[in-house]
Amino acid sequence: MSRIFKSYGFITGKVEQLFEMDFSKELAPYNINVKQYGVLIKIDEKPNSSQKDIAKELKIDRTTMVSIVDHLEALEYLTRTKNPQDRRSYCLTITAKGKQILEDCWGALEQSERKIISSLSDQEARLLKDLLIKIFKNQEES
Amino acid sequence: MSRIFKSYGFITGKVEQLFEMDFSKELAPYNINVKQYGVLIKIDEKPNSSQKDIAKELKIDRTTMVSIVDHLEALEYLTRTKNPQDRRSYCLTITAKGKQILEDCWGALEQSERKIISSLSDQEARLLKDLLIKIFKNQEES
DNA sequence: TATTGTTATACTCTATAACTATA
DNA sequence: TATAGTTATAGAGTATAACAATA
Repeated sequence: MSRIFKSYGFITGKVEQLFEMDFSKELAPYNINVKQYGVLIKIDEKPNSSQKDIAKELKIDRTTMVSIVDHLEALEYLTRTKNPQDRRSYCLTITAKGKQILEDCWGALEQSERKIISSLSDQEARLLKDLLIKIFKNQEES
Repeated sequence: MSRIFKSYGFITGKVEQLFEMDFSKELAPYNINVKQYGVLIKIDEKPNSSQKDIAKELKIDRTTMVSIVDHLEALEYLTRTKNPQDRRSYCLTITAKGKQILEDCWGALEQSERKIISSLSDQEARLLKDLLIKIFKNQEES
């Protein structure tokens, strides 16, 4: 067996590619990519966040954030309103249209992921996610 | 808990980022990135492969392959020699210097990955890798 | 006519630095 | 003086199309 499969990094990258490629196709009709969808999720969960708040949480550069929010605003998936408490920043809010897209895409995401992990039992799938979350949470702490 | 962590794709991407970022730092002194290191591994395992062979296996575009091999050749990590059986293609071969770098970096990779997965038990780590390989192998077949 | 490798080119993604408006 | 957001710009990384050499 190739060394490629002895490395956690390489195999994780390959599997990530599978998820990313399939879900990207699902998102294409909505004119957004996976990163932009991630931002939409966060804005839905934390309404009135600023661009900086979202950028920090998702580890996106604040200049990159501008074009992402521009794009989602142009599609009318979110609105920018000046924060009255601090007029330097915006309050980002998801629109009804954005909320609809969010839910539609979530269904597509679940379907896409079920397809990718179809070779795993329910127990194995749950275990996989738990292990990945354990790794991620561990480094968030440190 | 955020929807981000309910998605296999997002959490796999986050963990992949951890592996990638850490190993990239280890590779920097050798002047190569993770993708280029992957190519070096393949050339070591299948000497005399053509650029197309490697490109196909690692799902890299053949035009992208040119610059990767240019780079590794400039560093004297591999050699290009015309294939006598088919002079359109090259036989790619790792050099002694390339082999040395390969092994040095492999040690660095193992150390880097042990650090990232330090919150898992040996059994959990083995299980994680098995599950990821199972997903990848499954789609390779289809 | 098809294939391997190459080049030119363009497009996306991202990051750095300098700017503006607000604090 | 510092911060949120913006713009201009440049650097990766990647993909498409046209080309040369060889089959």
